[in-house]
Amino acid sequence: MAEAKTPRRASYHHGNLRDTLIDAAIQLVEEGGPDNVSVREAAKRAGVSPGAPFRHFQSKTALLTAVAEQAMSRLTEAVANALSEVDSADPVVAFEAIGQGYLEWAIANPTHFQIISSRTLIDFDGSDSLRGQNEAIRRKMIDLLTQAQQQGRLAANTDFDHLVLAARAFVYGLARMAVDGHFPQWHPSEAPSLAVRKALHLFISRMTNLPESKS
Amino acid sequence: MAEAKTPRRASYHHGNLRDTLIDAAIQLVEEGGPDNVSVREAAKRAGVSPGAPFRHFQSKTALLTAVAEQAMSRLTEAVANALSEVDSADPVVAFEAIGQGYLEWAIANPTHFQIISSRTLIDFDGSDSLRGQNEAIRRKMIDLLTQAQQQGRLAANTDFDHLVLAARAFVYGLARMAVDGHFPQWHPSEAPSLAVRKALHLFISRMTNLPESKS
DNA sequence: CCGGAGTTGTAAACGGTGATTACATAAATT
DNA sequence: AATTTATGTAATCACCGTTTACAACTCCGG
Repeated sequence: MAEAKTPRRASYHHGNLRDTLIDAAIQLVEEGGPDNVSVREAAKRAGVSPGAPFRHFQSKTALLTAVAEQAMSRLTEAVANALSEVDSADPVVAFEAIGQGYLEWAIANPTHFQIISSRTLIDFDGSDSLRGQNEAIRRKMIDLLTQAQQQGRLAANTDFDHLVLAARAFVYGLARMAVDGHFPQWHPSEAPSLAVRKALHLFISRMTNLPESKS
Repeated sequence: MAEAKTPRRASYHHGNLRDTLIDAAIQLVEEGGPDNVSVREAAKRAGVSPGAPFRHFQSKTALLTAVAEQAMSRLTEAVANALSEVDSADPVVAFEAIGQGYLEWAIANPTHFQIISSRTLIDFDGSDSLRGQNEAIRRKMIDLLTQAQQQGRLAANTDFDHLVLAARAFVYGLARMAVDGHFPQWHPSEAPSLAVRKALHLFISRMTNLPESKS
């Protein structure tokens, strides 16, 4: 029994340390939130010395940014799924679907959502992936609202840009309330996710008109 | 010149270390956000040894909670001022005023707002002051919406609780967007604070009806 | 197939952090 | 005045992100 401690790798080189570190960081995030992540602990779990991670990530921020990129991909996927599952030509219905998909994912993955939306833990502006995916979701949302406007579903005097801002703020606010723990005790009988769904519906129904009936 | 370094105090005891530490922490928050605060640096600025703060605060969290309590008082004051400056019996107008006061303060004091709304930096639930003031603002808001409802300013089929949730989420979302830096480049010509004001007005005008004309 | 060059790991260290402990001193109380 | 209590210091602990000098492996041109 010369080797009591499990040698996590046979050779001097790890082989796939970068991905292993990201996985370890993800695990740490899920265990105790963003604050629970330390480069040293991630290194330990990867079976590697404390300095090794810095061969693959310039800083802790860079590591967390990689975690954020993965999380953002899952968010994008969740939103795309929500959109594909609602087969309606109605842009307002589609808009509600992506809002709901977004919120559902945020509530189901609060710690990851915290990382994604942080501008101090990660280098958002420095990641083409993050900016791109974020922009893609935002553009999709604007597309749908534009369609709604063209179909006369918005009140005539509605300033479009401020409506977009309002919609973003509303969804973001609900997500952050849930994630930040601002949902103390809602009605005992109603789950927060249901309340969020209803609030979203209320918002959208007040911001839009009923579809024009076809002649 | 036996005393080159300015002795910040004449006696062994500081006299008012607790408040001095809070002030130092506030200064650090304003200089570089919540992450810029360290107990040691606060102690250094108070002219005291690194261990001294722990005679007055059980933990760093406790120190930041004290900072949050002060900040929350200023927020409450700002909201109260906004409310008093609008002398209208219309509950919807009053509601918009407190929303605006809240948002204005958050945008003007982003780092303090970050601390107030965090549940990891501070012990929100453990502070009667924080919970009380938060509850007071929320109750005031609910009061105004209740009045609005009694005056028939809400659509008949509006679920009241979800309207409250929607309003909270909307205002909180705008505040956090600003504070978290999710306001990249708005229209070059329109300041974010103005955009926020307009979005708030849009939200409220869609959620409420025009006042009933008398007779 | 060999030998240098580049890659990726280690070990050790630096300065910083929150927090605790044993001890010293000033203030308050009896 | 004596003693208890409050409040400071000094030293120390464990942890952190990051850097540096060095060692081991991989890979590629001769």
